[in-house]
Amino acid sequence: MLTNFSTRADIPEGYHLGPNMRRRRGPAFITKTACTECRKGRAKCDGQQPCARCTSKGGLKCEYNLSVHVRKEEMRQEINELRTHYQMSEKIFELLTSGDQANLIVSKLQQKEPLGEILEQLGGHSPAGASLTAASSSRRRESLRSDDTGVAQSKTEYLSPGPDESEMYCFENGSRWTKLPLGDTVIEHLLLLYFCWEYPIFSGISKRHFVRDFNSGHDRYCSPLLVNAMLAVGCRFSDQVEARMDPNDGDTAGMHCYLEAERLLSICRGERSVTVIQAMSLLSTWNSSRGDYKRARFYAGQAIRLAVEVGLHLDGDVDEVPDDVREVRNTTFWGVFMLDQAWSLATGCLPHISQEGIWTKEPTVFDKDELREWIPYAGDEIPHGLDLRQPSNVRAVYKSLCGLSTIIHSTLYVMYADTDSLTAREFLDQYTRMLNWYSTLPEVLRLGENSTPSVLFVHMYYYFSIILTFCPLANLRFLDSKISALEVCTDAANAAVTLVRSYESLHGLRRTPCFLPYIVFASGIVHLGSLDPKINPVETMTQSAQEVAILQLMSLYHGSSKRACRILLNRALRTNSTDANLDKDAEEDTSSLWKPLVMGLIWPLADTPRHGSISDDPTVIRRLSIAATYQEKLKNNGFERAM
DNA sequence: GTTGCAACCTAAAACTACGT
DNA sequence: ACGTAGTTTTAGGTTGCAAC
Repeated sequence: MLTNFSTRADIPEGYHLGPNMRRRRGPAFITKTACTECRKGRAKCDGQQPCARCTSKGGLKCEYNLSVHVRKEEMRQEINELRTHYQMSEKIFELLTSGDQANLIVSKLQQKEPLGEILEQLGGHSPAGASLTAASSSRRRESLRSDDTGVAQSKTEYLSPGPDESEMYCFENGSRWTKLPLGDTVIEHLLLLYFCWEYPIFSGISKRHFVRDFNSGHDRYCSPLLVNAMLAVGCRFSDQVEARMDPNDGDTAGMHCYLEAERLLSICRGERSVTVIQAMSLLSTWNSSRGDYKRARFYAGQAIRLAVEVGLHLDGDVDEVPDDVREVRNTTFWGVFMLDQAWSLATGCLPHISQEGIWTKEPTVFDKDELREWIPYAGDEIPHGLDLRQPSNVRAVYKSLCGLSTIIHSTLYVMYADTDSLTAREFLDQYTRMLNWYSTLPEVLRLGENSTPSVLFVHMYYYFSIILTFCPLANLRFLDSKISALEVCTDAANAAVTLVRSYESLHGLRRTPCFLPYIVFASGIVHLGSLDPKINPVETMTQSAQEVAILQLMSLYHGSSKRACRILLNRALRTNSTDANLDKDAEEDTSSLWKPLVMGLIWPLADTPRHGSISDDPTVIRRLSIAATYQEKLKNNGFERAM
């Protein structure tokens, strides 16, 4: 091998000799990519453009092909694109063979519409995604490998590949994310509960990003703080003893995880990351389930403030932000935005985002989450008799709640920015927007089409927002409209309770979204306030008994429900007995949280209150004085007193 | 100029040491 | 026993020396 080097001294720099005097090349001599001509002649190429060899050969065409590593990367991308395309094709075939909208699909295929768009227009029917087993998933991969047609597919509108379908339901090595002595199985159980029953509502979490980082151990979209907060919420849905801090006390469900999350939050004070914001919204959710609405409101407020400080509300206009990052930031912002509107609505306060606030566009990405099936998960419990598997439609739910929250946002400004200048016209315009929103709900969210907890929640939350919007005006009439605020409230309360009953018959009341007790409570208050017990004692009791019964059932798992139940009973007793033993704490609860209800129904805007004597209440005095002073103004603004 | 094959590169899989 | 991080091995590829 040393034929060209007669002595060791002849060996040029960069070469070294192996143990048996074989020539070895130093790394400096290897050109990373040789040109096509040098490759053809297996000759040394210096990597220049043109290279010395091509020049010396009289100007050969010196070209460089992509290196194998670049080509590998391209191939990986192509595999992912093919995989996505394959799954979508399968879904289309499934829909075609089921006969469901077959003609429509064929006509769209003939028009050469991309598969992704067709599926989106069809409302994101689920592929067999959720029920995919690891084996079938690997079979899919195998069949992809063996399919060597090499047909380049057009790019879909999906973002970069997330976890596989089966992996979206798999949470591995969870114990690395928490110091609590919970096993991986328990952690997975709690996370599955969270994602099944609470996740689509106000969460602000991009599941696929979270799952990917959770399983791979990366801390970009997952963190111990976020996981512990999520576990705390998951515990509210679990009956396992590990879910409780005190195994004998159901009220302590998730308390250990919550305390751990608060400890981690105190350590990372000042950290401004998406996971901190997401964790705060979960801590708010946990507190709302528990009934500590002051803390719930506090964390919701902290989350939206931090989101604005970090600039999550501005990402829609920043082109250089990668799609993945933008998606997570958008989702997070809208999650905390929705949460803030919910609490502002309940408490009758202005939201934390300014009236003309410019914020990021609603997420428009067609995400595979939409296609996944929703399967009721309850751990070891024997599943409900009905087969409730159906498309999750989480993105449709999310987008619809975003839309409704935007309307609520502007409605809150109309109502509370300057109460003196509230006009009937402005108010009814907002109401019209709400009605339009409801009438243009996507097909897949219509009642009867889909009955997942989150879809039912969309409807219930709509009626809740109607109640909370109209309640403050329950004592007024609109001069130029036949609409009665009290009637609208009562109808909305009836509809909300009917929906809760449907929820109960489909899913039971063991696992309900943490905000549900608040909706039931608002309906109960409306029923109590809208009926005069002296005139309709039986009807009053019957109506309110419905809400009390629902709240009692939920009170085993939601502390908020227990409190709400107490307040309703307290008010029901008051309306039916002059010497009822009143619960002062309950009264305080109502007046501090439920300002809109207090303003309109509980303490009516009349000189003599309808329900008992509470004229010494400072709220009433203030309202009465406002009423007297602004009687004329009311008329100018399009209202009149209803009583 | 052609071409066998050693040298080399990179990614992924398998292995190993170590801490809990 | 288990998970993690670092190391080694393996597989699949390219480069380019040197014999022909």
